[in-house]
Amino acid sequence: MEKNLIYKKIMHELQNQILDGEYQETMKLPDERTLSQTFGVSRSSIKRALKLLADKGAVFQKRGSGTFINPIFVKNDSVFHYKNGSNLGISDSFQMNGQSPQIKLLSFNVERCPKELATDLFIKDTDFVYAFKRLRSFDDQSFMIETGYIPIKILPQLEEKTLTESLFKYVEQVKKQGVTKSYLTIGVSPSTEEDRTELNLLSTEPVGTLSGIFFLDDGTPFEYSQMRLRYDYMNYHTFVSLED
Amino acid sequence: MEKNLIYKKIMHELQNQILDGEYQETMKLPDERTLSQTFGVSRSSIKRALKLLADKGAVFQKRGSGTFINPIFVKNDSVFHYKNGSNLGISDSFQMNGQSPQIKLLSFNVERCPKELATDLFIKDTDFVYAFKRLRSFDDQSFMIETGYIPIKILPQLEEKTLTESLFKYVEQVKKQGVTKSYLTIGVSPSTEEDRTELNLLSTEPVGTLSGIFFLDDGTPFEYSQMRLRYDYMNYHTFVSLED
DNA sequence: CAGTGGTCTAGACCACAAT
DNA sequence: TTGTGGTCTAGACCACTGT
Repeated sequence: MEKNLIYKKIMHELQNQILDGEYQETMKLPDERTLSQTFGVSRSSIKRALKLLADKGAVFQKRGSGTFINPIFVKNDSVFHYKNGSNLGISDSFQMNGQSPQIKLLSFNVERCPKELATDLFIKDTDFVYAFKRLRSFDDQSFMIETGYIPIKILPQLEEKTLTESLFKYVEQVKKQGVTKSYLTIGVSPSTEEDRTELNLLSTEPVGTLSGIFFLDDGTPFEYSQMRLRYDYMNYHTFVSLED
Repeated sequence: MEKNLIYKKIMHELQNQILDGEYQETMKLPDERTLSQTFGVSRSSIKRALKLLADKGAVFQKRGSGTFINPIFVKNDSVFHYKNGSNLGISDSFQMNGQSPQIKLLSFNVERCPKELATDLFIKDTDFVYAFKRLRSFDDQSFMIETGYIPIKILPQLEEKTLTESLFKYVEQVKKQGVTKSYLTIGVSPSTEEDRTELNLLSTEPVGTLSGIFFLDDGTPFEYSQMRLRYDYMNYHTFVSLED
């Protein structure tokens, strides 16, 4: 499934070179025109590859002086060390060591869409949605309660047992589109009684909340989801680059 | 200080048209070649403008069929509604209504750099840093404790009173560079005794934590900062787009 | 001044969607 | 087949840095 895009291939190649310490002398990449010759591609493609690296905080580009490697991206004793090909997104928050957690289905119903979600899911509040609650655990430790809503017309064939597996993989198979985009809101909350029961928490122990809308690649809102995580499992890493 | 970049100007123009409901009939922008003619610029510049809009979740681009407006970006009854020109970054987390909160300096010292921060700040642990603690409040309600570390060699002239004002603005003046990039980690924690005292919290009420490194535009690590926020003030909005 | 990254252009060609 | 966005190229020119 590897795409054959020049700029992505070059991005990965440069990234590997960087992580391998190829440029640790100068902590600087060759200039764009030289890279263009070395790789035998246009300067535009090089710029595109470098932009990807800059967007994930691997390098800083400075006009008039060059493209510099971010030491933090390379050092592996940094809290912010690069992991799993991407330090952006929510997967880090609840996928440990690349292994998938177990899923227990707590409830599963079809009901009218809650009013406050209708506009965000781009349906009417008279339309129906699957409403479900799932519990994720890892090595007998429950760490997340997820409450989800999916318009039935998006997945008319959804069965109960699918919800005990990876929903996103199922969607990708059925809809032949990925789920790569989402609006997310991250917050904090004291634990409710349900939290304490399901996640085995004390009353002084809180949860992190992660709620948002997930989109199919074509922009269709696919799911509204609210996740409550044990505070000690909540860790969201991101590289932020403000524009304007 | 408005830059005169074509692609940014067009991005803003299209964004305003979208928010003004100019395309609400079709929820679709004109195709790129048409936009190119309309604005009298190359198609590449249009693509660049559209990419910016796609990156902030305003539109979805779909090969073979067009560029579609994300209804959630326009509807103002959505939780995820666009605000203040950017819904990315930490400013939303602690700047209410565009007003700056008050700042009280709790402590201010010069000391050796804590060992675990030295590599991330790209200095030696024998180097000195300013170490300070600040309390932010808004209308007599304290909502954030910030613990910060800044290498003295970055800001040799830093004075105590500067820390009761906006640090970033001061830095931009002195260094003539912005602070637009950062690695951030978002987490959750039960409140400590200090949290409860300073932020006026009960023992069952938690804090959100926001810690990370802030960089100058040239990539120099400028500050390590740890922020603890009242849970009810913690709200981080972001649009995530996974690559690869 | 030479070297570097940033912007912008004009155009070829490709991949996918709709009809 | 037509129309759409995606990729890639070659090159001009600009803005900034460092010598």
